[in-house]
Amino acid sequence: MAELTERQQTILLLITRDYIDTAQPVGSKRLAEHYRLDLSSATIRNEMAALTEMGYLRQPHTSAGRVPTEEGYRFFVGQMVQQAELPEAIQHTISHQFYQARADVDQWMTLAASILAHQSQGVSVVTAPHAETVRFKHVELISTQGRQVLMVMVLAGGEVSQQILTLAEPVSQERLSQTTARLNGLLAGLALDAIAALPARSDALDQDILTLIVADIRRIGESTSGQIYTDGQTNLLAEPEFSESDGARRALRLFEERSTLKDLLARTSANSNVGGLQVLIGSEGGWEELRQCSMVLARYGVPGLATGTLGVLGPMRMSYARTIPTVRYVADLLSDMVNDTIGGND
Amino acid sequence: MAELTERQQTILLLITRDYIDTAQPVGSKRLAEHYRLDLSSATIRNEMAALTEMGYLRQPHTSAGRVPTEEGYRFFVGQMVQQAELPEAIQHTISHQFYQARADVDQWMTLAASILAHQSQGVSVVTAPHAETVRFKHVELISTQGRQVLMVMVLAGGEVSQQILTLAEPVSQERLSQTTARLNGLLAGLALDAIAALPARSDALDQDILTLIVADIRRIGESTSGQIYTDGQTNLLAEPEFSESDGARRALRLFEERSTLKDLLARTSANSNVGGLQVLIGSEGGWEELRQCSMVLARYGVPGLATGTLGVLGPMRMSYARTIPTVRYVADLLSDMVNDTIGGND
DNA sequence: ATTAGCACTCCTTGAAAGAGAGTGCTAAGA
DNA sequence: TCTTAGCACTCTCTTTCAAGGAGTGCTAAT
Repeated sequence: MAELTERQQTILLLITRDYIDTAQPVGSKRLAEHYRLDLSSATIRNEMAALTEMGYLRQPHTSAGRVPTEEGYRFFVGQMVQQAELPEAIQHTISHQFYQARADVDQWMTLAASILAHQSQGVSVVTAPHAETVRFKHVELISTQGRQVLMVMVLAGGEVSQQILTLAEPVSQERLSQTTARLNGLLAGLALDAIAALPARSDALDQDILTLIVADIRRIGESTSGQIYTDGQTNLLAEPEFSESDGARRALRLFEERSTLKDLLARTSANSNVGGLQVLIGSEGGWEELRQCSMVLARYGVPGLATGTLGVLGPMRMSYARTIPTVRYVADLLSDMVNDTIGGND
Repeated sequence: MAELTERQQTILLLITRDYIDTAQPVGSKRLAEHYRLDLSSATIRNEMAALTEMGYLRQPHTSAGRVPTEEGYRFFVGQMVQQAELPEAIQHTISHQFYQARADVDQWMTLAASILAHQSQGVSVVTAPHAETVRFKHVELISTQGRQVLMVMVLAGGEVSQQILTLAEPVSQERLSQTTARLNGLLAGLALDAIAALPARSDALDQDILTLIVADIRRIGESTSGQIYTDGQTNLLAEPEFSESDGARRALRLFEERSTLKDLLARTSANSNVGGLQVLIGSEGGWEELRQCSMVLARYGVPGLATGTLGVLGPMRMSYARTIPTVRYVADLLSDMVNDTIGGND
C-alpha cells in the first residue's frame, strides 16, 4: 500500500474520529467547515478519492459521505495505540474500586468486567486467572450426607474446584480428615504428570480420592481458560448500526456460547504476551459473526503461573481512544493483584 | 369479571394458542377455517366482541385481529398450569444430562440455565442454592505469598467463599494449619449469631481469622441469593415483537444488573414455596421494563437448609405449554440433587 | 496545486392510491 | 332466541411517484 501524505493522514484521522462520534458518513463539506483545515471541500474531495482508491475509505453509496474501511480503522488505531493514556481521575476511581474489592477473588473479575463495559460502552469479557500447567496445592474433604463427600481442591494458581464424590459406603469425617492430611502431604506442589505417576495407594479411600483428583486436575488443565465473566451485553444493542439488523444478536450469540468464546480467546491471545495489547478489527479475527465488530484484548497475570485474558467487544466504530487505555490499565491492575496474592515465592 | 361460557373459553384458548404460535393477531375468519369449531365467522366475531368487552382480548387497531390481553394470558395459563407434562423423551434427555454433571456443583447451575434457555427459547436464570441462616462448616487457610493468606470457607449449604487476608507479618503454613484445626473445632455447625457471641481469642492470628470469618458470613448471609447464572439472552432478541423497538434491550438490561435481578427474584419468590410455580405475566411483577414480558419462576432446594430460584423470562407471547413443565421438571431435579448432597442429616 | 461551478447519482421523505384484512351491524333463517 | 350471510366501513400496509437534499466527480479557471 502506497505512502500517505501528511495531509492524507490528517484527513483520514479526522474522518475516522468524526464517524466514530456521529455514526454518520462524513462528507467533504462537513469536514471543511468543522475543522480548521484551510482547504476547500474540492481539495478534500480529491484527497478522499485518493484515500478511497487506496482502500482506507469507502462510500456506502454513490451520493453518501465516506466511512473508514477496516484498513482505515487499522491506521487510526495504529496512530493512537502508543500514546493513549487514561485520565488520572479515572485511573484513581478504578484503582480505588479494585482496592475495595481486593479481598474477594471472585469480585476481581466481576468488577473488571463491569468497569470495562462501562468505560468502553461495549461488551466486556474477563477470564479468571488460569495456569498453563496446573499444580496441586491443597485438598479438603467434607462429609455431607452419608455417602456423599464434597471435595474442595485449591490449585497453585488460586483456582478452586468443588466436586462431589459418591463413596461406596459411608465414611466418618475423622477418617476423611486423615485422608486429607495424607494426600496434602503427598501431593503438595505436584503437577498432573507427577501425580498420575504415583504408585497406587494401599488404602481404598485414598485411591478413590486420588483418582478423582487426577481426573479433576486433568479437566481443569485441559480447559484453555478460567471461568468467563462478561458484562455490558446490552451496550451493543444500543449502537445504531445494530438496532435494525440482527448483527448484534449474532455477535452476542457467539459471546454467549462459552465454549466458542473460550476458543476465540485462546486462539487470539495465544500470540500475545502479558502487558501487550491486541486490537482485532472486523474480519481480522476470522469470525464471520464479528465482521462488523472489533475487539481490544489484553493478557494479564503472572506468566508461567497464572494468566488470564480480558477485553472489550464493540462495533467497529467503537471509541478506541477510550477503550484501549482502559483495557491496558485494568489489565495492569489485575496483573498486580494476581502477582501480590499468588505470585512471588509460589 | 363475568363468567365465561364454554364456547368463549374455547375461543379464547384457541386465539391465545394461535397468537403464541404465529405472533399475528388472529381474526374470526382464520379461526373458523383452521379449527373445527362448526361456527361461522360471524358468530365467532360476536363472541370475540364479548371477550374484548370483558377484557380478555384487545385489538391492536380497528381493522386487525384480536390479541390476548394480560388477563387473557392469565386465563390461558390457569388452564394449563395443572395439566402440562413434559414429554418423557425430553425428561430422559434432561435427567441424563444432569446425571453426567452430578459431580460438579458449578455445572448444575450452568446446565440448568442452558436447558431452560434451550427448551423455552427464553432467557433463563438460576441462582445457586443459598441458606436462609448461614451456618459454618469448614475453613481452610492456605499460605500463598509472604503475608497473603487465601481463606476457603465452606458453609453448611455447600456454598464456598474465597477471601484473601493480608496479615501483619508472614506466618508459616504449619501455624496456619493449627489455626485451621482449632477454628474448625470451635465453629463447627454454628450460625452467625453464635460465632459473633464467642469470646475473643487469646491468639492474635486466631482472632484475625475469626473476625474475617464473621464478616464474610455476614456478607453471605445478607445477600438474598447465591450466585446468579443466566443463559439464552439472545433468544429474546430473536422474538419478532422485540426486533424493532428497544423493549428487549431494556428487559435484558434489567437482567444484566445483578443487584436488580436479585431484588426481583427475592421479591417475587418470597411468597412461593419449593415445589410451587409462579407465573408472572406482563406488569404483574411490577417492573416497568418487563411490561411486555412474562416470567415463569420456581423455587428449588431443601427448605430451611438451602434453596434457590430458577426460571425463564420470555415475551408475554412465550410458549407456556413448553416452559411451565420444563421449569417444574428442572426445579424438581435440582431439588433432588441438593437434597442428595447437602440435605439429610446435615 | 487549488478551487469554484455544475451536472449527476442516489437516498430520503412525504403524499396519494390501491389492496387487503377484519370488523360491526343489520336482516334473514333455523 | 341463537346463528349466519351480506355489506359498508375503517385502518394498515405496500407501492408508486415526485420533490428535495446531500455528496460526488469532473472540468476549467486561478
